[in-house]
Amino acid sequence: MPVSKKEISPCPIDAMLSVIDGRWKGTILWRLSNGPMRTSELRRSIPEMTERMLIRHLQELVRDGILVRHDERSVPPCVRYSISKYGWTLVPVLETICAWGRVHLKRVGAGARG
Amino acid sequence: MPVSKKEISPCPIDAMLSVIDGRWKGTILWRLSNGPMRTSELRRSIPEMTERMLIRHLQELVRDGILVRHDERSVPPCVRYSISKYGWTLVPVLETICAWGRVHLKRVGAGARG
DNA sequence: GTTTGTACTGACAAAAGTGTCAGTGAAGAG
DNA sequence: CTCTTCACTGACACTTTTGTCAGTACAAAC
Repeated sequence: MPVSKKEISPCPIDAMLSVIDGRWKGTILWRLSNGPMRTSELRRSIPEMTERMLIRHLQELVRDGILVRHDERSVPPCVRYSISKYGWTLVPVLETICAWGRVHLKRVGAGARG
Repeated sequence: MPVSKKEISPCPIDAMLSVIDGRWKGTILWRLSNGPMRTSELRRSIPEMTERMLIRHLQELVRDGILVRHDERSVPPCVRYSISKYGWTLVPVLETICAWGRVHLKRVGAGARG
């Protein structure tokens, strides 16, 4: 029976990964950890990412309670995203992940094994 | 330019996630953290997973230096997998991820938001 | 009055990941 | 002689994720 990882899995690791997994989510969170940003600012700060993907990931992160969307309800629209209180609990985890990733990149670069 | 996440990304978060990302890798690592196991033991311990996926994930984990493959070169074959010295550096990271995941599951279960 | 910028949506195509199925070779059980 | 076990491989279908493209409303700039 094919089971999508995105379904609510009872495995805590899967649950966590389903929140940050997505081609650009790590990067988005990284940018926002320096403070709130507008949609277009975020987009310009990650040029390789398309607007479509940005918005899809933002919506998922909002749905998961990690980000908050502030809409000024003005014309032209002005929307700002920031990390929620709950989202901040995720940041130290990302830092742990990042620290290991840095070591791994060095290792891969050095061509080590074992 | 479509860029696969599996390519060597200079982002440490992506680098780390590319190692543990895969439908069953977390579970496999979890099982092996209790000690080495044979291929068929692993397979039986995770019944929802197919043999094909097990082997594909094992090979990736070996390639990334996380697991070690011990082949008894006997007939019938007997292959054991264990977490490498390097792989053990990953385990505390997985524990951090797991801890957050547990909190998240509770939160999702409770239907909280914000 | 055409263009630019804002924050989106919908339809669709391409790519990546996962699952299904059949088959390998040699030994042991029945 | 057939069936099972072991650890795998290859071909292929299906699902999910990512990317592309066009289009929305409205205002200010030119």
